Amino acid sequence: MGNKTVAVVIRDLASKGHRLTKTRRWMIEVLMTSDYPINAIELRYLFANRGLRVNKSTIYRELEFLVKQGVAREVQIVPELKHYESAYLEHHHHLTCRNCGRIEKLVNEGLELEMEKVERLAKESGFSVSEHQLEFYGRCESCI
Amino acid sequence: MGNKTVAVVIRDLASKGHRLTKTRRWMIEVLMTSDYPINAIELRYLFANRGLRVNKSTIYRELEFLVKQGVAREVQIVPELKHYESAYLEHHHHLTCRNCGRIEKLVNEGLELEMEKVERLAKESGFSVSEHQLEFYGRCESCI
DNA sequence: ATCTTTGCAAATCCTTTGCAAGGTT
DNA sequence: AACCTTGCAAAGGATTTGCAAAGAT
Repeated sequence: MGNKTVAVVIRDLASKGHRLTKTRRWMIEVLMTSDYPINAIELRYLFANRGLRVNKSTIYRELEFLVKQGVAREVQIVPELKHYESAYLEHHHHLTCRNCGRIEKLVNEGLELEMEKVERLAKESGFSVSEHQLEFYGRCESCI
Repeated sequence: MGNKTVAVVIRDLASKGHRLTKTRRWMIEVLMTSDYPINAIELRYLFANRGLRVNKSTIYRELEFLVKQGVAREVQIVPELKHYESAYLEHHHHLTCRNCGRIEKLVNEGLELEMEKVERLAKESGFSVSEHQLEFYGRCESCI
């Protein structure tokens, strides 16, 4: 889940002068404890299932806020909509099942080393890489 | 530009019974000769600048058609809209400038080898990877 | 002549925005 | 009380769809 707890993140936001609303706490909690990236629509369902009514504008605005605060991070899994995950997770990638949509986390050190190598090479040719986005797609165990 | 010429692709489509319209030829030509991935909106501008009036529905439908025919491929560069490139290009990735939007091609063999290694590993744990999507972001030479 | 492709207009879907009301400090 | 956040409704922007007209073989 990363190196910061929900409580600490909330306290840090408060100390920066941000208001701690129910929705803000919920969103931080869900994002930081989820095992996979979530999108705005899933978030609304999650909240609704818990009996929490949150307007969609609020969801989108809060996601934007959390990204700006360095709490959440945007992940491009599918082109149709944006997914978000905790920004405190160790660097990783995902395996997304094209059949059922399940998203698994993938951590691989060799890949990271190779990526850094490529980024150094890019730098030498004049391009300064700030981040990368790598996603794998295919079929998960349950979908053969 | 890949291992097939525009003429051959067009001939192959014809031999499969598909009609060869002016728009279809243009789109294939543009996609196959472009140095970087293009999106539907840029395509319309490109056509308009050449004095070619093409309806947006046609652009979207034709892109879908070309992907289905294995001529074009979808690339997720930014979450806002879809980019497309020739499907006949050698396997590669992109460096996208966050400042000016310029997209450069990046070919790196070491990276591919590492990627294959990861995909074999995934397979062992039950996930069968069919493709991956890797994009680098940062600042290009002209944008410091 | 037949069957595919196009244009047009309207519809969809995710996301954003303006503004007044409500909540937090 | 000050001002950040929310809800609501409407707007935006990319993409899709139904249908009749136009075009390719």
